[in-house]
Amino acid sequence: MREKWKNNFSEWYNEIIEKAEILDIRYPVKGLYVWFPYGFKIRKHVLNLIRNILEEKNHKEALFPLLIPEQEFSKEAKHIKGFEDEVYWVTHGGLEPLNVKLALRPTSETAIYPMFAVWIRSHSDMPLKVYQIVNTFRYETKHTRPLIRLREITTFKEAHTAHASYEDAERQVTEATEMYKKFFDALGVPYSISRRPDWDKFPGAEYTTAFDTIFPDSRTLQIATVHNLGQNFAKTFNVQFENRKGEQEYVYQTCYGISDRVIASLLVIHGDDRGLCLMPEVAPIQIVIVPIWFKDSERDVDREAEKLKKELKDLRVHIDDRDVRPGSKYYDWEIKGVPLRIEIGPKDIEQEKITVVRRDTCKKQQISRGNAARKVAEILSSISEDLRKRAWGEFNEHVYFAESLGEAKKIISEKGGIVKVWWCGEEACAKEIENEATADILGIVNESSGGKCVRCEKKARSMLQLGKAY
RNA sequence: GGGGCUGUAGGGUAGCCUGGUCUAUCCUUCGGGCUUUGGGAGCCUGAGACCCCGGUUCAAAUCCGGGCAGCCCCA
Repeated sequence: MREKWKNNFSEWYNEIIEKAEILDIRYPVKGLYVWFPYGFKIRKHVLNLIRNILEEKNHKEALFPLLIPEQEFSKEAKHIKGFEDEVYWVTHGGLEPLNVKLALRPTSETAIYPMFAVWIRSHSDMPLKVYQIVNTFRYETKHTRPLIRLREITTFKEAHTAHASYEDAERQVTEATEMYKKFFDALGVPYSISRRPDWDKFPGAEYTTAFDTIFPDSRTLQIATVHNLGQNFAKTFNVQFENRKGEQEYVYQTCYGISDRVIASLLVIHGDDRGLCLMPEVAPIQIVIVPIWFKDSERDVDREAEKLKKELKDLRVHIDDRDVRPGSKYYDWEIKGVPLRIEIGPKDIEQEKITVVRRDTCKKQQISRGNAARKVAEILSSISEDLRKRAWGEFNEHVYFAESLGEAKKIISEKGGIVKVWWCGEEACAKEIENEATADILGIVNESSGGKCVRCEKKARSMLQLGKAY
């Protein structure tokens, strides 16, 4: 059931992205893809989910321009340094060279914060919490991949906040982390949270926290980041406020974002050899009804299907009335991951039942027609729950602890996943560990009961999480 | 960053090495028709392709150069 999904993941992924009509990968520019309507619907439901979570915590949606003038973009030295290799520049208007080059945002700090400087006057303007859902551009030179490594990120959900104190910004980081947990939990996507090492944090940030998940090929994928920006950007963009004492002070900022990768992860995590298995929460079609026609009973079957659809009006139901054989429809909807299929044929009608097939287990059962609506809703929620449970189970099986560097290396090469090792806190040791284990450092987690650094054997202060990252 | 490989209908391919009956193969897909429908039915009929630019040649899908796009391996 999950042989190809696991053992031939790359092939599975490319095939499913296209066959399930998520993205059309034939667009003739490297790293840019087209959203099919079906995939776009999934995207829409995911966006609704994150919108609701953000709005619940008083974030206001706004929209900032795609183009950023070079002066603004270049103000923050570390920031520009972090992105200089991967920025697209608009250099001409028609045939005229532009006086000021315009960057296609690789991220929006430098578009947003000059406006924050205008908007914020006093402590009563804060906390200021805005977000936007936009496309961003990065000139990726190597291996682009649909939804995973893109030149145009089409769905960057970025939030930016400003606060009157460092403590308040810290609280915001916690709130952001909690919101993202809730979001990924709703999607049944498991994650591990850790702090990025200092030398590898978001350019311009005080520190960065990252969410990582594990793919079927045992590689890890970073799916969200939360940054505490301190006053770094505030100083650069002169974002000041009058504090309670009547003095001018720089604001304290945070920002956090989730890219298209969340879609990739939710498609991948729950998939199997037959295709997708969508969480009912985000499935464009939650239930597909396949009428089973025989010569004399077509009318009855169609009438019954329509009637059932009306009863299920709170759910997203589709009747597949195409003139092809039922088996062929089953395959189609399994690839597309519709969580529940209902078959209605003459036998069902005769017995006052319907036949239902769960996508996650592919088990077929008959339920009574009478309380179908209630029963179907129950099955859908148990699908959500089971998918979530299975995903976390698999995730936890791929998180390891290694006593030594050698062991870490062995696990990374043989099993993949996430490997935790004790670490003294020295950058030199971390780099060496990364090299030796042939893995990437995903982040640092604090653990109280200290062991010894796997490299220098000094007392460890925390643990490194290692993995082969996408 | 370094190296290797590939590009033929919507998808997958044969042909390329050895240029010419290529009017380009087969499977799938798609349209029309008949028939059928509880796990990808069948038959008839039709549609659809040599990545782009340049070069060599009497002649290029085939050989050469460049561009674009994709895949794989190593760091």
